[in-house]
Amino acid sequence: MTDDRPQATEHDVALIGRATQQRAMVLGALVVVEGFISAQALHRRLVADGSPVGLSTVYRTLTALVEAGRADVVRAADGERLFRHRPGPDHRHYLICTECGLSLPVESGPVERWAARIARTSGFADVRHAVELSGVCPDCDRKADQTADQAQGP
Amino acid sequence: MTDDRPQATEHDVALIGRATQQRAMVLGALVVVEGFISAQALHRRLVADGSPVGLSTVYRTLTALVEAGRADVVRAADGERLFRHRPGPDHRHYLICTECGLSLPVESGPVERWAARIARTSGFADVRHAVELSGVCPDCDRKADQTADQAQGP
DNA sequence: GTTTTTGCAAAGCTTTTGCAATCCG
DNA sequence: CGGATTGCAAAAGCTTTGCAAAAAC
Repeated sequence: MTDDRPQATEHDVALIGRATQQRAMVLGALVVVEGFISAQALHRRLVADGSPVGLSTVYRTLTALVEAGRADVVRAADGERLFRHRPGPDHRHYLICTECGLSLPVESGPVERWAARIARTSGFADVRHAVELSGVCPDCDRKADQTADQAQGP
Repeated sequence: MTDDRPQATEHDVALIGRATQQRAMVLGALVVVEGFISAQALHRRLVADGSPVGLSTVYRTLTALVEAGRADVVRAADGERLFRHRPGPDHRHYLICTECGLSLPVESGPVERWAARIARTSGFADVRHAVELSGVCPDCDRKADQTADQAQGP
C-alpha cells in the first residue's frame, strides 16, 4: 500500500481558508518532497499520482502557504520559483544542488549576525535578507565526472 | 549641453566583442544610472533619450556584460532581473532600497568567509552564493511615515 | 443557500531566438 | 568583402487572471 505518506494536512490546510481536497493534496505533496520544488514539478507529481489538481490551484495554494508562513520560497537561477514546506517557525538557509534539487540546511549564524549588523548600522528600515547557496552535490558531481570521461573517450 | 555624462564606453565595449554604437549606448546608459535597473527600464530610457536601440540588443548586451564580469545582476522579488554596472573587479553585495532602488555596497567579508567555509565543508562542488539585502532607505522611510501620518488624520 | 474555490483557457510578463538586413573592421 | 551584430516579430517559459461550474460551510 501507499499510505505511509506524511499527512499533517487537514489541520494545516485550514490555516489558508477552506479545507479542500485539492489544498490537502498540494500540501501533502509538498511535505513529501522534503526539499525545494517548483510549482510545475509539484503539479506533474500530483497528476502522476492520480491527483488531478489544476495548475492554477497549485500556484494559488503555494502562494497562500507562503503568505501564511507555512512555506519558503527561493528563486532559481533561471527565474523559476521553488517552494519548500516549512516544518518549524525558524528562518533557515539552504545549500541547494543545481542538478537534482537536493537541499541541505546550513549553519547560518554568521550570516544572520552580519545581516543584523548591517540592518542596525545602515539606517535602513525593515531590512530583509535572502541568501542562496547553490552548487553540485557529491552524487551529481560524480555522475558529471563520469559523463565527462566518457565524452572525451575511454 | 549634455556632455557631462560618464563615457568610459568605447574602451569597455570592446571587451564584449565588436565596438558598436548600440553597445556603447547601452553601456553608457547603464553607467549613468549608477544603480540597479531592469533591461526593459534601460531600454525605455534609451528610447526616450533618442537612442533607438532594440530591446533584444539591450538584453544581449547586458548578458554579455555580466558574462564579461562588467555588470552585476540580481533578481527582484517579482522575478525581473536587475543589472548594474560594475566599476571594479571585485565581487560585492548591496543593500537595495525597495522603494527607490538606491543601492549601497556593504561590507561583505563575513558572508564571503561563511560561504567559503560551507563550500569547503559541504562536499558540494562549484558552490556559489547570492546574497540580497533589501530594506527601506532613510529618505523613503521618512516619506512613508509622513504618508502614514496623513492617512490616519492630522 | 451563499460564498469560496476550482479548472480551463486565455492573457501577461520577462526573456530568448530565428533570420534577413546592416554594419564594423 | 565577410563575418559579427542588429532589429523585428514570433516563440518560449513561468505565472496570473476571468469566469462558469462545483464544492464547502
